[in-house]
Amino acid sequence: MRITIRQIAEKAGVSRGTVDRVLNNRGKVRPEVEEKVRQIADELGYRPNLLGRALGMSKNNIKIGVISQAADTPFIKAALKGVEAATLEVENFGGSVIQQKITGISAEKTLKAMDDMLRQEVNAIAMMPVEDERIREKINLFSREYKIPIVTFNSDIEGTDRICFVGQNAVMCGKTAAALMGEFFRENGGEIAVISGFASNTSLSNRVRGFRDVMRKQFPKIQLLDTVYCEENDERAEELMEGILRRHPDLGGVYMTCYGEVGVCQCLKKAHREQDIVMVASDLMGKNYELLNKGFINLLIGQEAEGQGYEPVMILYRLLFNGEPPKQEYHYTDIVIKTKYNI
Amino acid sequence: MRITIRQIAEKAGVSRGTVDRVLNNRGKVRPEVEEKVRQIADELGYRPNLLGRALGMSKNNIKIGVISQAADTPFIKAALKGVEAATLEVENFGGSVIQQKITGISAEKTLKAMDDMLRQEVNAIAMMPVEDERIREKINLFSREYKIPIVTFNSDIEGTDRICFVGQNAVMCGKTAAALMGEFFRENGGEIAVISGFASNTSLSNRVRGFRDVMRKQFPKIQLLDTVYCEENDERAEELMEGILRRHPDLGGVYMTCYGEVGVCQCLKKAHREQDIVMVASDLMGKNYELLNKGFINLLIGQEAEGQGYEPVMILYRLLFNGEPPKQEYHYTDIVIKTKYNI
DNA sequence: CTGAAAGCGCTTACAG
DNA sequence: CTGAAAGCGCTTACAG
Repeated sequence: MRITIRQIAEKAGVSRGTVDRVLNNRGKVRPEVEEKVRQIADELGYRPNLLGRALGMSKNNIKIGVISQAADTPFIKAALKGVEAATLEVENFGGSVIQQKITGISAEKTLKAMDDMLRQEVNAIAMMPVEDERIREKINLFSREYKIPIVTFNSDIEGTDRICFVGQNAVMCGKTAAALMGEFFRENGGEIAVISGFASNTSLSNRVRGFRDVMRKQFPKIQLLDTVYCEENDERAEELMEGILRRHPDLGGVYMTCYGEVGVCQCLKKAHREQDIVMVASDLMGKNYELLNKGFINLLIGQEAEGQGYEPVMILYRLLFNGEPPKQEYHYTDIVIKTKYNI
Repeated sequence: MRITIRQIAEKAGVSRGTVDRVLNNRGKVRPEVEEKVRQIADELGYRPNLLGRALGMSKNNIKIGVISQAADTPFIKAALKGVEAATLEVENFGGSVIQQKITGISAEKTLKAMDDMLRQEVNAIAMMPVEDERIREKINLFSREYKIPIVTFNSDIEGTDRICFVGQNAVMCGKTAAALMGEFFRENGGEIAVISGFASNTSLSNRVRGFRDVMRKQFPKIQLLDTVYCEENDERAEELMEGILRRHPDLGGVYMTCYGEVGVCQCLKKAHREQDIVMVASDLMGKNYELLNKGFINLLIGQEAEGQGYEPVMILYRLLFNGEPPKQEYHYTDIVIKTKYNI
């Protein structure tokens, strides 16, 4: 059996309340007593029982708010499953989680959601921010004035007091893709197409940047075509791919940073090129697994979506419940590589 | 706030004890009362608070035994870290975990360890079995006679009543390695060496089998050399590699199923071949990360070691604590692919 | 078959 | 500054 505060209290000849005050730095204890209790706790190797603590605190009801953008898109939906998992855990420990799901991307709605969270007296907020000066100011207001700690997830916002960010390292995603694609063509070189979604999307352009960077430095024999943008739309992707094949009949591979892979595969199929063109696609969802299994996609570079929802909530809960600060400011989710054999 | 048994008890006009008896199927409740309580619980959407339950049960002290073989090898050491993590969690819930670490592989020691666990009155055992008829019999004796559920991890043993196995799917490890190595040489083909550890080790030979299988079917241009065995020894691996290079100066790649990569890299370095020979190695530990970063190893196929220790303990705990049976008989750990950019 | 009580390890007002 | 008591949600003997 592990040591309990009761045993420490008996050995120190004080009450359990006093031990609690010492061990949790609540003050109001005579220095000599404090010293003695601490020493006994050390000696006995005391480690608090989280269950007891959680149950004892469960009246307090730590309340965490979650604000998401584009809540109806596949990736965010998957991330929100992680939020649900964290919610169950937090509820078991007597806390609660409330959510505001925003459809599309909207600074106004986000500002409103934050006010709403304040009104509902949350103790902390996990949010997907929007790049907007008012959001920046409100995040700082919340964390400075109201002492509501904020964690950003999926996308980050610079110049704020948010305590940490949970999300992907998009540059490394691109580099990982390049390391593999590069090896495929290291001997003979070849032409590789790069298809992205929107030039304005930071995550996607960071993937492109990482990809180009490694290719240039590590695989000089490979020739990268100019990046084209399919707007995450399959029809557009198919058209773009047709154009590329027409201009570059010897194309060796395609790197897709985003959705649109179905359109690209459609085109490859029509041109009977699905066997010889190597395709590296992104994100582990939608039709991707099927296309991987059928051999259209050779490799998938993805990120663990659930973790992006789970971690922000748990980081805040551990902070509030245990006073445990986030381990690092940038909490990057794992970059996962899938072939059809390790799905 | 979530519904508690107290609220159900009040609404049903019975005591909390009775609600507990109904909801946990402890029997001894009049059918009408049982019916009523169940209905109210459903209606209110009752979900038990695990904290309360754990604290309430913490006198019982669920005790789980863990028996490991080859406990001083790097991979098992890493797996045992997972056991430690699970131990902390189980202890928080009022349970305990005791360990017997066996150095090397020994059926005799394992049998003794099992008897010892029985004497210490464990409620369940997670173990690395040894292929031996006496072990098989004792596992069946424990689970049938003493009702001690057993989970095997890392290696499995056929023909027993162990409730599930946690470990790698070695064949898929090999297939994953082949899918990648194959793409590297798909255009020009090439000669690939296969270096394994011991012919008698099932995991390793399954990796080889999966690798050869995919290569033969999917990449017929590639020529696989005969498998050689380095006995997981760097010096031996270096010698073997020297021999291979002498006989096959055009060698394109090496697949290593086990330790010995340091020896192989040593040889490649001396021969100034580290840049042009593609090396796919196994397991995420030891010097592997360093060799990956330096570019000696191009790709690492690994398995999450901690999970192999963590899961067996937690599966047993969830079984004993919640009556929650294992989700599947074969609980395979993820196969992880690492380049130097997604470490 | 059922209820009342004590207990798990901790926290939290409250009285002094 | 300190202690005694009540409470968190559940389980477990025990008495009837």
